[in-house]
Amino acid sequence: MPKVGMEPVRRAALVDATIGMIGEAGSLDVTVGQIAKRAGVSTALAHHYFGGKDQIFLAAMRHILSEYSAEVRLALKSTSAPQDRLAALIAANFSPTCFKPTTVNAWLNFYVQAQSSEDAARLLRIYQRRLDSNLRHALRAHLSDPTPVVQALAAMIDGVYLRAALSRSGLKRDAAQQVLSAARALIAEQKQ
Amino acid sequence: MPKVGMEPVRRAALVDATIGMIGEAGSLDVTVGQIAKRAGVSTALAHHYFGGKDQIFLAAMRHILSEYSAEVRLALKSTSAPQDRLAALIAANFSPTCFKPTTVNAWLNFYVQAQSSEDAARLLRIYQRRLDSNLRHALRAHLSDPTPVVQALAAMIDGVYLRAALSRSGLKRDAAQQVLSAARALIAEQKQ
Amino acid sequence: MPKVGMEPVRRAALVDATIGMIGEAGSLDVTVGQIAKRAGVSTALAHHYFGGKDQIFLAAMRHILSEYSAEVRLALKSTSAPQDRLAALIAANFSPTCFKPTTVNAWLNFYVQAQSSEDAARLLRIYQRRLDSNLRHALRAHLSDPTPVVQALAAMIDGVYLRAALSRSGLKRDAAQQVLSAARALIAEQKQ
Amino acid sequence: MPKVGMEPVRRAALVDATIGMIGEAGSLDVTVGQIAKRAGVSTALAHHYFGGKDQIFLAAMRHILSEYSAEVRLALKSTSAPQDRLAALIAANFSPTCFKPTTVNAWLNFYVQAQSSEDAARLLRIYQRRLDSNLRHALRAHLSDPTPVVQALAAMIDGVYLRAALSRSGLKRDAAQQVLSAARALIAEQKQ
DNA sequence: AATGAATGAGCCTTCATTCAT
DNA sequence: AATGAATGAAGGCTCATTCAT
Repeated sequence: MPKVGMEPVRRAALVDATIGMIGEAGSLDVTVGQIAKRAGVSTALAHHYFGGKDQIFLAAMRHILSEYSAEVRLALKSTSAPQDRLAALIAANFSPTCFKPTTVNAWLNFYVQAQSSEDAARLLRIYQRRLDSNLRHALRAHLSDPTPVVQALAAMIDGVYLRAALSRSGLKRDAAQQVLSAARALIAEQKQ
Repeated sequence: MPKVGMEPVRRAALVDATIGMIGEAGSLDVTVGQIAKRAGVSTALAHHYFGGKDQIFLAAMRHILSEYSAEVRLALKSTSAPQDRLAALIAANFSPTCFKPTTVNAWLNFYVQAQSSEDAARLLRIYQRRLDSNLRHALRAHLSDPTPVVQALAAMIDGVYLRAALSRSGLKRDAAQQVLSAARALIAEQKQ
Repeated sequence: MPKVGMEPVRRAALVDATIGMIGEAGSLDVTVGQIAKRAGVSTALAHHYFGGKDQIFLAAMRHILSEYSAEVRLALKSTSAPQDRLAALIAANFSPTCFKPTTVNAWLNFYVQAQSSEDAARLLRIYQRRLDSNLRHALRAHLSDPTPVVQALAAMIDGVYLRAALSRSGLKRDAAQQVLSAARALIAEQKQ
Repeated sequence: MPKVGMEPVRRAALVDATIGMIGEAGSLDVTVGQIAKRAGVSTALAHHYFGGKDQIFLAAMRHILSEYSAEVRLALKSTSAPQDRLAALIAANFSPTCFKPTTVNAWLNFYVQAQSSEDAARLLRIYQRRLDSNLRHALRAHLSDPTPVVQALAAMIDGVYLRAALSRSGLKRDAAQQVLSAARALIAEQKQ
């Protein structure tokens, strides 16, 4: 018995199911059928709402990205002192929300999808630019020319994610600390 | 026109074709048929020599890994002064051989495969451990407790790879320089 | 032009097609494609409803077995006098329904499949036990210890089927008569 | 290092391997590769000597048939009294040589193959005619018109084989006894 | 709003068979 | 005498996608 106003509910359920499924499977080799079943709907409905498999994936990516953005925005907003921004930013990047194994896993898979899907690549570039710009902004409080440190830190953050995806177990809670102290070292050196 | 002693030739051709194909496609969604055609043989032969698709992929991974190892070993062997080791190691990690777009791409895909294949995960862990141990060894010339720097650098190297895979264009020739100067900063800071 | 409630229709069509196909081909070397085409559906649908080739075969076996059972049950039910039961049972075993060349052929092939499929073997054992028990029951009207006659008759019935499968032509209409008179001879001898 | 005069050796090895393989697998779904490996030769050689898979099967059938014939001939030759012939014939049919599980199994499979291969059917008909004729000959010592008994006994013998193939376990040593006493009953009845 | 029904296309894999050596 | 090399053809199975209801 279909009810009205179900569309947003179904969409959300499907996006959640997609991320969860990718996380569990560890790859994008996930069928629309699996996703639909996990969301409790038929495959036909999944197609009806999203148009196709690729678009389901994109919607999932957008969801992850927007969650990430919200987390970062929140962290920066609640930070008054400019010199605390860097710590807050790094902490946000490793917040439990973003660092869930299943999410990290999906993230990694989207990196792969970006190799063959321009849409996916665009989304990832948005994320990267945003991270760079956030880092740059946070580093301005410490350095006049933050560029090299920005690049080093951005790479490090992504690298930690990558390693986290592989060593399913750890997900080291102290990842943020490590990156932060590396950041401080880079800043100190650059200052001289 | 069958000739004897073709097995190693075919195996190599198939491994090459696999890496190339994955690199071009940007994903593991590559069919045995495509690989075989690129190698100039039938799909049946590919199965005959490797036993199945997964094993073809594993063989390709092993090949990349062994090429990488050779590159690093060579770099370290031809370095006499201990304090030069770090620079040599980093340079080797970004040598053209390892940093070929197609190779980086395949590499990234293997990270994904490692999520669902224990064999692939094992190979990647070997690589990671080797990188860590090489870094540790190279850093001993500069630091008494290299652990935190090792982890930061390893993450950075992987992160640079990740970003390189995404921005197909650049593959920045100066990646090695960037990592090296970050390494120096971390060492300097740690020394104090 | 999909309609709802087609599942039982398709299942039946596929089972029929399977039996017919096996009968015509004379072996289990029948492809799902052939079966599906004969049933007027796609191979995908066949897999969708049955799960796989083996299960299609099993369903066909079950169908044959249940048709056989129905035939026998009907024959026994419409027989009032206990001493007529044997004749009715033997007649049912050679009724046109059970003795269709194509059915006999499929039957024989299932015997072969039973060598390698425990599921098939189980079904055949059910049939054998049922035949034995029916014979035993029918013979009680004539003998106090029917066991040896049961075994002889069961073997004979199966043997006649086997020969019928080979000599495609005959299928001797008088098979029932022959078995029945042999049965009488065995009974007479046993009585003494 | 090829040696001369190997042909008969290889042929025999291949025929043996075929029968054994069919017996173990319980079906004709046996690959030339399996047979060849079991015989210790290459698949190419199997084709070289026999021309193709079907002919390998036929050769195996012929081998079984000739073993069976030899067994029967021997049994009859060493029987002087005409009235003992029937017992000897039945005993021969259930001799260990013919009643090996693996042989019975292969036999059953050949019945199936006969449905689609005229060559196989011809061989089986030869066996059947020979069995009929042997029975008829043996029964002449007891009956003037042996036809109905011949048919009943032939069916019974085949039926016992069939059941033996199914119940891998027993292969009842007393099968011969059962058939023999049934035969006596049929003879006695017919005489009256 | 939602789904059961259905399929075409494609992939992995197997195998009998051939051929040059 | 014997085999390694190689393949074409085919089969089982999966899956994204469509359509009528």
